[in-house]
Amino acid sequence: MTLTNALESRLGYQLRRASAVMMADLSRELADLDLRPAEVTTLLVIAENPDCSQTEVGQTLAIKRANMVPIISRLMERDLVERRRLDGRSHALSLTDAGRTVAADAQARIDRHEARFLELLGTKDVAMLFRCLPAIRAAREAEADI
Amino acid sequence: MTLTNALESRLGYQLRRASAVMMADLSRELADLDLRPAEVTTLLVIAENPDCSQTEVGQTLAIKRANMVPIISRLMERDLVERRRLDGRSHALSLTDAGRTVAADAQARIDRHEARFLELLGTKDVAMLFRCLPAIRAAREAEADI
DNA sequence: GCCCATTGCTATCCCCGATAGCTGTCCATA
DNA sequence: TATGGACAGCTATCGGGGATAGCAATGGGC
Repeated sequence: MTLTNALESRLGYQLRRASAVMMADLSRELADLDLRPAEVTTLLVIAENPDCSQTEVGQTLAIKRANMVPIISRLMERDLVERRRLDGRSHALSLTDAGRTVAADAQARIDRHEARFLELLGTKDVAMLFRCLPAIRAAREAEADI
Repeated sequence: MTLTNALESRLGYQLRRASAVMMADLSRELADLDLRPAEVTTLLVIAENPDCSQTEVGQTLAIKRANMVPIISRLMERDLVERRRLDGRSHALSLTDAGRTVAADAQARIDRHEARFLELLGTKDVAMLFRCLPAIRAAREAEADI
């Protein structure tokens, strides 16, 4: 690591590296739930929004419709999520009792995970991050559809 | 997008989403170079550090030795990078003339890409990001080896 | 009633990263 | 000086996440 690296002064690079570190930590924290991060976030969104549809979850989490399919399938196989036909096209998603239990567990794990990182930062910095990061995200609203 | 999403108040989630947006933008900007982001960053690190080794680049960019191999191979196939045997184990990497040209082009593209996002943020916010993001990254130094 | 948008889905691709384990080389030291 | 361990590069393979193209069935507006 004796090399110079001008990328260190690039926002995109820093975001990517920092995000990768947190993702790796999250994965470790979630490891023995046997759920991927994307499955957990899906579970939590459904927990918050009973009777939502698959595409709504996808829009919320920026996951394409096509990529939602295996996520929901796996959550249903595991009996964490169930769905009820709404009309010929859409389903209303909700958690099973087991799903609620796992969701609560996952929440606790995410809390611990987040706490580990938040304690490194001042409250002012944290506030700034929660202002800046969504601003960065919003930059793309004008172009992409997701 | 009418759903509530408690993940919005999670640092890891915000980092991931913001990073994804910037990566997508970068990919578009680099598209007609026909180089993946990982290849471009490798190219730039070699440009800055002539005669560095493959594992050094990997350590700098947090890319495992095994995953550096196809990156370097492709850069050499494209005649952007050349290497000279140092001893029986290691090579000294450097850019070809073509590599220098492409690296300069890539730099310009990254500059434009970065500028698009930096202009959304105040200089104070940017300074804070360049303080906080490395701090988040450093949180893992005690555990992982990379 | 018809056309178009929407929902869920299949199939397939790409990028990035991780792991395990191999070969050949070097270097320290016993 | 012989040897064991560290190191560089490499192979093979897996996993996670995301993208695209296109299909079938359905719903709703005109």
